[in-house]
Amino acid sequence: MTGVGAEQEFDFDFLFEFKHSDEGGRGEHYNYTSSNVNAGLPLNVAHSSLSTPCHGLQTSNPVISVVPSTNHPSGYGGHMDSGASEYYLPPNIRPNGAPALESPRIEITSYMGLHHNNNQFFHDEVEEAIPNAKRSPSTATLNLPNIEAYRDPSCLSPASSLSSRSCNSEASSYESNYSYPYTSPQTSPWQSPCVSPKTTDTEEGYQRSMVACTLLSSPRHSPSTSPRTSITEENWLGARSSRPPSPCNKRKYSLNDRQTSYSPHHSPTPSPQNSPRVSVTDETWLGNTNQYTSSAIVAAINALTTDSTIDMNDGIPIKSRKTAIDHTPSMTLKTEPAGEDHRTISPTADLSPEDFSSFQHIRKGNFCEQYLSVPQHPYQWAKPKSLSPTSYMSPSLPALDWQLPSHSGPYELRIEVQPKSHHRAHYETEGSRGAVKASAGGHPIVQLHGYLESEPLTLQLFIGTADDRLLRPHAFYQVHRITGKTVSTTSHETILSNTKVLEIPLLPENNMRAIIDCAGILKLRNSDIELRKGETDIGRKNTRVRLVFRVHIPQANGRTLSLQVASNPIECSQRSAQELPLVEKQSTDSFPVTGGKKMILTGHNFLQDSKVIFVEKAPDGHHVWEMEAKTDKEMCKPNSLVVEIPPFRNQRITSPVQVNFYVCNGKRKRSQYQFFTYLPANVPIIKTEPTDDYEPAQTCGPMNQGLSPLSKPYYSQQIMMPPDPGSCLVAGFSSCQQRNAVMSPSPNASPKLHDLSSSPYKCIPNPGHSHLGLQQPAGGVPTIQEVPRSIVVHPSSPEQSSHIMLQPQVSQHLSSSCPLGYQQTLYPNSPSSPVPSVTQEPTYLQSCSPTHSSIMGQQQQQLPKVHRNESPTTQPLSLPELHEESNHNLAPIPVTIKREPEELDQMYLDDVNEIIRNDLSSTNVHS
DNA sequence: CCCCTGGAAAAATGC
DNA sequence: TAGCATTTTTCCAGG
Repeated sequence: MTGVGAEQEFDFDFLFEFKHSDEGGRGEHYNYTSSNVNAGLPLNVAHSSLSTPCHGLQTSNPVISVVPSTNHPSGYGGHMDSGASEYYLPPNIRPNGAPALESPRIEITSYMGLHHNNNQFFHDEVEEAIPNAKRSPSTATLNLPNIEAYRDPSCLSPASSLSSRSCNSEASSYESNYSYPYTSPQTSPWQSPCVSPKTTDTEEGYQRSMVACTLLSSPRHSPSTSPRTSITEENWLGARSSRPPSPCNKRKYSLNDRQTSYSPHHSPTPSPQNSPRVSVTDETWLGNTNQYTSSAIVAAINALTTDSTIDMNDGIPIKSRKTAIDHTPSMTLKTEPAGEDHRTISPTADLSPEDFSSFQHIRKGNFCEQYLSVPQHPYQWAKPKSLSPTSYMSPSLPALDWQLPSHSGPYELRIEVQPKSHHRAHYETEGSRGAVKASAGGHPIVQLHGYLESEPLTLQLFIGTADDRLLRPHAFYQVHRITGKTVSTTSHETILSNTKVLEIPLLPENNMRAIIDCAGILKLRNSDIELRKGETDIGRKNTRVRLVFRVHIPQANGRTLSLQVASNPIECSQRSAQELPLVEKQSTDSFPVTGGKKMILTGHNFLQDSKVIFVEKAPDGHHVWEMEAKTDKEMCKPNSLVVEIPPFRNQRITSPVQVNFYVCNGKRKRSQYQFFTYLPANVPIIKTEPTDDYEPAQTCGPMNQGLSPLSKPYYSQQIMMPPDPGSCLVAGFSSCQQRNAVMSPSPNASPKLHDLSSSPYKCIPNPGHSHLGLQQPAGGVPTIQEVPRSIVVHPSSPEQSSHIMLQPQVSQHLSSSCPLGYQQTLYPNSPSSPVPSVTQEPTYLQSCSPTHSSIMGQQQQQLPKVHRNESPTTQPLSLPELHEESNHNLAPIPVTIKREPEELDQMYLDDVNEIIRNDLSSTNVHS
């Protein structure tokens, strides 16, 4: 509760919280959100299922994507210029802005079902029939919902700051909507970040948001209380058993279990339930397009919304969740900030399903989210009201899942002091475990360089993923605001698209430097998040996060330049932190193929028995070469390990070859993959990057940042490579992707993260790119930065519109980062891109298919997969190249492109491949 | 009294 | 399906 201020009540629309007290006194809360308002939105439930099916479909269906968008950044996009929105509006989208829900997935039902239980609206019929507990939705899935399995994270958890509870942020696009209210305007860097809508836009956005807020505010209050409770409790109670089951992806459990109770825990902290990810997810699952689309859509919606909140309803997805806790005993619905309606208010209480529905609609309508299916809860979180002048969110900022560069022009956002590699996150049921600390003591420090204005800015902080996929808000973790005597930095929480965002002032008098001693990390229960409608990521073993910092710098031209930088990965699980070896640093990033040099690894949990395995992976992820390096056991210390670089299998390489290595303490105790580059025997060191594709990864360096910060080494390597735009371009992309793959901790290797959600290397090559553009850019290529509002916005916009939009986006992002290359390359791949390249389609498909979880990620993954697939079919390009080079060192093949992902999940791969094949067959033809 | 933590037991899941 | 191994989540207790 610390920080928060009040969590306030913000109940967001969907949430319904219940609380009942346990003996213990703790009240348990259940929050239900229905986020979804619309039946239309099927989101997720389907996801899982979708993915598969989708694939095939995907391509074709843009629609789907549209829907999803919810998450997205709609905010940004949304706000963005209205104009933009126009552009983007996907066909699907309804006039209102609401997406056309076409989404194929029926799954929706499930949600509905869920909702029902919850009260939700959806199916009246159903609900009626069913009391609460169980209704089974038509679909199996349906059941779940009720259960609440989902709890919304949004719930507030008392614990942390209010904000936390509020969680529902919508990080992505949406957020803006909500958040705005809080923030103070002036400062606002927000204005329009990337997107930056013009002032006007912004303003609009603002207004909207404001409006919404107002609306919301009122509504919330009341309604909830009573009704909900009853409902909720009953329902839930019945079902639940002790814990909510966690579904890993929706696990097998049927709803029942889940429903069970999720949690009564009162978790103090609010969880952002809404899965931060949601955004991602939603989007994601839609497919690539979605992503864009979603954002775009969102944006559009937002625009629309402003005016017409109501309309939205249609589109809005429905989903209910229960949140667990809210502090308040009363169960209120939480409305979104935006305006929920009065109606909304009441709903809580009783809940006739219908009512709920209406509520939802209403509420949803306001926000973009509505559109998004996923979003559901968005509002749950209470919004903090913080006031910090500094922050006020502007409507148009880029969605949290967009990739942004860390530097642009004279500006550079840099993490001067990295956080410790381990930080045990706290559950809602626990008290805070304090702020994230720096490894050397103290706290992380972030500074914006190159900013000479006198106007303070706002630094945003949210918890992002640390897997190989594109950086995006982490669905299972939320930033937790820490306040107290020991905290010197003021902060304010807001929720964007289900993602809690901490806003910290960056003051000129402090040299635009901020000590991050106010940020803790909240862990949301896997079961709660996985049940979310659009969530595709799996929580199990997905315990690494990164602190993601963003700053939005107003430009003279009215635009806003948005920069983003992500910290090194932070292991958040107690067990993992205690047992898994972790490499924080390596004394050498590259060495001639002859090997023999001693390399010192610094990190944690090294044992005398620790083994260091060097691995060369083929694009498809399989290991081409594995070699156990010799370690000096006598020199081994818990925090350092000395290994002798083994000779590379091919002593004749002509260009650098990037490989990976990891530390293994036993069967399932492996570190993330680290990167290492073998240099041609005679070559001095240097990295330039020659090889193109092959090494692309390296080249991409910059890109990576965003992606996998983890391996510093990598970075360094990468860094080595000049980020030439040009060079980066294609190669970069691909490389990046590859890298990602590579860098990524290895899915395989470190199964944990990877396995689960992360997908292996999903680098989404091209298609992804577009996405990437969004996301990737983040790390990588700073260049761009500016996200011109319009442009940026667009990106977010739904994919569908996608192509067009994407390109722009891509171009910018990418371009900025790697201008040429990307564009060219990307385009091809990217859905948007005209290029027929196989990839593209696949991309779409992929995106759709896989889990939404992280759409991006998926996409990425998919892409890679695709590539692979493609490669087989289409070409030898990457594969050959890779093989050759890697294997033989032979001259690299000229081609480029595709790089892949190494390790995709095979599952995915298979699926993807099939899809791709199908597509390819067609695509190939084109090409 | 509250916040942080470190440890662990208990509960879930995965194999 | 039973049983064991892993992970996750909830509890406890001390500073």
